[in-house]
Amino acid sequence: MSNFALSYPAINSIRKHRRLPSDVRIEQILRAALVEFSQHGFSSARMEDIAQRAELSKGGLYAHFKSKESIFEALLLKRLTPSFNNQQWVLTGGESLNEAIKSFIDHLYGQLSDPDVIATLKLLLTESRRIPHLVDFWRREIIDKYLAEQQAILKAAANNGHLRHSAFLDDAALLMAPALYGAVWQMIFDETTATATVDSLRRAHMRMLHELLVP
Amino acid sequence: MSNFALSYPAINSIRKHRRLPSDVRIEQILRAALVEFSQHGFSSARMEDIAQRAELSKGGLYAHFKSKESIFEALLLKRLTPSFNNQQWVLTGGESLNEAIKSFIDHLYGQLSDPDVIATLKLLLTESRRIPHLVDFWRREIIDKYLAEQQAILKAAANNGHLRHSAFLDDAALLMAPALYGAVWQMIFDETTATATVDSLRRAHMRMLHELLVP
Amino acid sequence: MSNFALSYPAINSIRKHRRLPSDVRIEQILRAALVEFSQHGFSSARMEDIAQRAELSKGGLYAHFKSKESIFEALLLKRLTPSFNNQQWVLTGGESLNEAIKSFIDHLYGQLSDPDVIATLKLLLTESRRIPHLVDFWRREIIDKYLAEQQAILKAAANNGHLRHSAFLDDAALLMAPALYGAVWQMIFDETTATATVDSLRRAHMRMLHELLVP
Amino acid sequence: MSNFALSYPAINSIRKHRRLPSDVRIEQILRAALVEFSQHGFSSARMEDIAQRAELSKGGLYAHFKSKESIFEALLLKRLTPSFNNQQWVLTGGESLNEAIKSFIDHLYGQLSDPDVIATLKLLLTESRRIPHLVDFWRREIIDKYLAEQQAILKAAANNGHLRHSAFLDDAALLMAPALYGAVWQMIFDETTATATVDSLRRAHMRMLHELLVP
DNA sequence: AATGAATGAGAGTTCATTCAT
DNA sequence: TATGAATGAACTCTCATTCAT
Repeated sequence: MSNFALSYPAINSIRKHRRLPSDVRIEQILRAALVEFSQHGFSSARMEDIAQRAELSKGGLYAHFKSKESIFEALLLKRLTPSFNNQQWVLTGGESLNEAIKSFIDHLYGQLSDPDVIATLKLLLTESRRIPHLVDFWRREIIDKYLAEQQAILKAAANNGHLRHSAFLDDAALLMAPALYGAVWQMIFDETTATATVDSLRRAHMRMLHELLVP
Repeated sequence: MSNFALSYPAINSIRKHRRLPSDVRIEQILRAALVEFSQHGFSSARMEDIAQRAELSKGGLYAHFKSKESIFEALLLKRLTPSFNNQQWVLTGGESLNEAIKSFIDHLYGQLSDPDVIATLKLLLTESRRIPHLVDFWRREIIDKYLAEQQAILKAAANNGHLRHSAFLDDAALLMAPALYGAVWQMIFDETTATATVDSLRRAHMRMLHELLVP
Repeated sequence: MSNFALSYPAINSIRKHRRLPSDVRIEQILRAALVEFSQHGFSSARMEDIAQRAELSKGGLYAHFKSKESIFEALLLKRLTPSFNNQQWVLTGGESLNEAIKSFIDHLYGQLSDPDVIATLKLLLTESRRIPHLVDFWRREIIDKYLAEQQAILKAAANNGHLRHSAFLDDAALLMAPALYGAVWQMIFDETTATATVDSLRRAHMRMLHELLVP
Repeated sequence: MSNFALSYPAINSIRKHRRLPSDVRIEQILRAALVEFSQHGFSSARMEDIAQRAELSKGGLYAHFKSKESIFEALLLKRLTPSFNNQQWVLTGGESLNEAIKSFIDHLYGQLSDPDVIATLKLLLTESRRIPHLVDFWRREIIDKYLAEQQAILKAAANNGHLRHSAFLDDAALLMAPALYGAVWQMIFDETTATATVDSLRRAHMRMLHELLVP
């Protein structure tokens, strides 16, 4: 079981008390929590399982979080706050529209293929009632601002004649709707099925943007 | 709750043994279950609450279903099987494209405003792991067939010159993606917020279809 | 199941209300109860199963017995009262000791091979606490009297020189102890195992009686 | 119930979390389980009562056993495995037959007066269906071996002329049958009644062994 | 900071019994 | 009499949380 032969200070291998820096533990716990919560939902997820996945004992969780609920909040706070604004789709004068569309699609579907993003989105759907303040914050500060920004960029570009005055200018959500469709598919279906759907969608999505955006 | 105004013999309201035909009770139970399951998720939903909502004792549920799980399955079996194919969007030669688009959008967003549809969809997202056989059936027999049918209709119409050869011909899911976006919004946000988003989306969605479909 | 094919009015086969004379029903129920009780014990036996075995509905039982307990009592009352005294081992002057011993053993082990007797005995062991009055009655009126009678017969025969003054004269229970041993084996072990033990026991038992009884 | 007189530090009696080493608790639980199971049978015994008797909360049981069934199995495994072979009746050349018989009877009826042995035996009768593997093991490894050993000893002694070639040589079970009869009586009847029967039986039993064994 | 035995408040389920039909 | 839907109490088991170590 333990490999005494290899590790010199053999005592270390035995002790169960593995004391870690708090922030490292918290990171471990939240990672574990994301998996368990998104796999089973908030109330079906068991502290026992989260603990095990974080390589900790059940009681040990309570040294870092005061309750299951507080783990959940910390998790969504972390994952909802700094995500989408990493890099956005910006039309600069220099690059061609084709390249811009491609980079947008790449970015969008790149997010989609990140299991953590899907998992977070699923939690949001399932458990949004549990964290209304966070959901509200997320919508106002992240989503709405992102969409408004997108819309402004699109309108400016359209006014400059770089792209057509299309329906996308009315509601930038249209731009991303197919990608969300793909995300939903990934939540519901197994990987093979979902991947096929997403691939087809991605190609059609790109073609649609071309049709609607080229001036 | 009890409607004294309608039912004359008030004595009925008092007696505890309210015996109902099995199929009526089953209907009641499933109606109650849809509300409770979609509101709290499978495992947080309590048999006690389902029973109360179905005006029954907790134990009484077990005269009709052998377990919580079996209620869940019966519910999704019922709601997944005969739903979407009620009436679909068909382009007949006679009607104009404008009217066809309008009727499609009306139908799509009409479904969206039905809380039962949203509730079912939410359950599907949340708990699909619980009923893989049903989910599989639903995708193959309902969704895929519907999409294929749509695509065939669109292609025929395009070949006849009634509409443009657009990206929609590549993947009919594009047609409905914005509506699903709206559905997801309804699952996450409160009614006021969601309604505003959906309304905006609906108008932009219709305009988008026009732009992409008129020949 | 029912053999209506033979009786003319075929409509009878359909109706569920099969009204039977009360005593026949009671007989059916007690027969079913003996099986279920001795197989699962009093509290694990289910009214549902007793009813089914008696070809009756659960509620129907209550037309004949007011409770589970009362079925149990009726069952043991019936089976404890008139049983053992059917025919006993009596040494008449005419028959030889060998024949008497053989007939005794045959009778004893004949009872043992009756599953109903084993079942009743098992119930007695398991659930005697539930029916102290019956158990008491059974011991005083059936068992003690039978043993006393046996002892009297043995003593008389010994005094007449027909058999030896053995330990059996001190306690007639010794006579039957090996058979009870066999009965216990039948309660605990499967049929094959028990039968082998009982057969061996029976032969040794008979030989023992010869050794101890022949003058 | 609580023994203030004996345990000095009364504070111990108050605190709720009385943490014990796992093996001690398991011992306590099994002791409690034997009482409850043999008193009420497996299915009538309540986890609540077992817990209370083991001075533990209901849920606490599940830290040590995963189910009621597993407590039952552990109990019978423990009680069936190492019991009978403590000390057996061995005829050595040195001691007289009278002394050997006396020590055998003492040992046999000594076991009989141990309530735990009676309780286990009762459980075996009542619930043997629940643990066929254990019952099978017990018969093959404990009972059959013990009987075979007894028989071998008897035969050797008979060949040496130390005792008579009696029916006991055919089946050593005959030796113990009256004691089992006594055990059965203790299961069925109240203590006073049973004790009287057992005492009588014991004397007759000893006399019977003398009659059959002295060469 | 960490463990895991222990608690206690439910949860789902079973089932003897009742009662409208 | 008979049925089976319905009740309600009791049961086993689960699990977030606490606490002695």
